[in-house]
Amino acid sequence: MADLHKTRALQLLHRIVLPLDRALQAADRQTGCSAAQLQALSVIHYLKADTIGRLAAHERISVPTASRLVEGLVQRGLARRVEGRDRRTSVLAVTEQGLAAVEAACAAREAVLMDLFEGLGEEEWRGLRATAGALARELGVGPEAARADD
Amino acid sequence: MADLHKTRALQLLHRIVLPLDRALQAADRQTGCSAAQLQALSVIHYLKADTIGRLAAHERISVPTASRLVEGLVQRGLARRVEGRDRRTSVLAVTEQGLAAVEAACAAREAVLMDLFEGLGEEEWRGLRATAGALARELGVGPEAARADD
DNA sequence: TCTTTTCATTAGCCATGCTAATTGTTAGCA
DNA sequence: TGCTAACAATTAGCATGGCTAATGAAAAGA
Repeated sequence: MADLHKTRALQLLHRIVLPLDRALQAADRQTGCSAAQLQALSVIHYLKADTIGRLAAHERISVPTASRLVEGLVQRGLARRVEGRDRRTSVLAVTEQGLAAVEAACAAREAVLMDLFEGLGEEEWRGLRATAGALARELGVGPEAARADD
Repeated sequence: MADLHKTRALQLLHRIVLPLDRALQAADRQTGCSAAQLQALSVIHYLKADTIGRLAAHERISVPTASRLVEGLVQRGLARRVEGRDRRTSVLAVTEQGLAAVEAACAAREAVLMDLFEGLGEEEWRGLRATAGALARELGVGPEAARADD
């Protein structure tokens, strides 16, 4: 496919991200679990990215950002630090409450999107699913990436 | 299409937004024009959302947030306030420099995505384009929404 | 043992969401 | 005319989440 066609697709895509993010933020405000926290919990739990460093690497964020993120999760009781052999690091684990928060946050986020995309047609829903799957794969995102990752 | 299929699509989609946003933020840091600013400039210019209130309404953000966003644009010389009849409002306009910034920011953002999605196949690129178009339409996003909007 | 490397935290910057309260202007009506 | 109500925007203040630079503390290696 010509690069021009790809560029056209990306022109559309990059403008979509901000409004989607804003809409999802609204959902997150209801559940009290932000996108970054939700994603961190998922990655810690499903992908066993159980140290600050691994979390930062997988999420492609800086170590200090990951550190602060986890600090927030621990304070909210969504994650806890387990001591390991190396006392420079602490192994992370998601709590029961954390798992419940992930469930709730995902449901709320999906509900917001469902409302937002009422106008999509049958064919477009199928396309969305296929495309979302492809992008998730490229980005290494989601619980199902557990097997394909690392 | 069954709701379950839609839910599956949305499960994938909502997890994609954060990593995409982070990747685009990196591009924005290079150009010095953030996603919110870029979008605001586009909307002011192409959609004639030329007051704080209209900008906030179209972007679905609060009026104070829009106000501060525009303040930043003006300070950077990307937009300016033109006095109108009603002295409670000022009409907004994008400067030459602002238009150039939009161009540069879009190019940088598209380049980042192009790298990110190297692994997509032909068919997936076609799907992405169609899907992105549909979502952009639903979200009322992009210059081409000018005719379909308001 | 002493130095270097590694992992994480702290401090501090900036942007962008929000709500509540304030300011300033216009419009409406007695 | 002049008071009041409605409206548009700003200011103030809170929270989150990116970043870099500097610091601490533990492990590894010479």
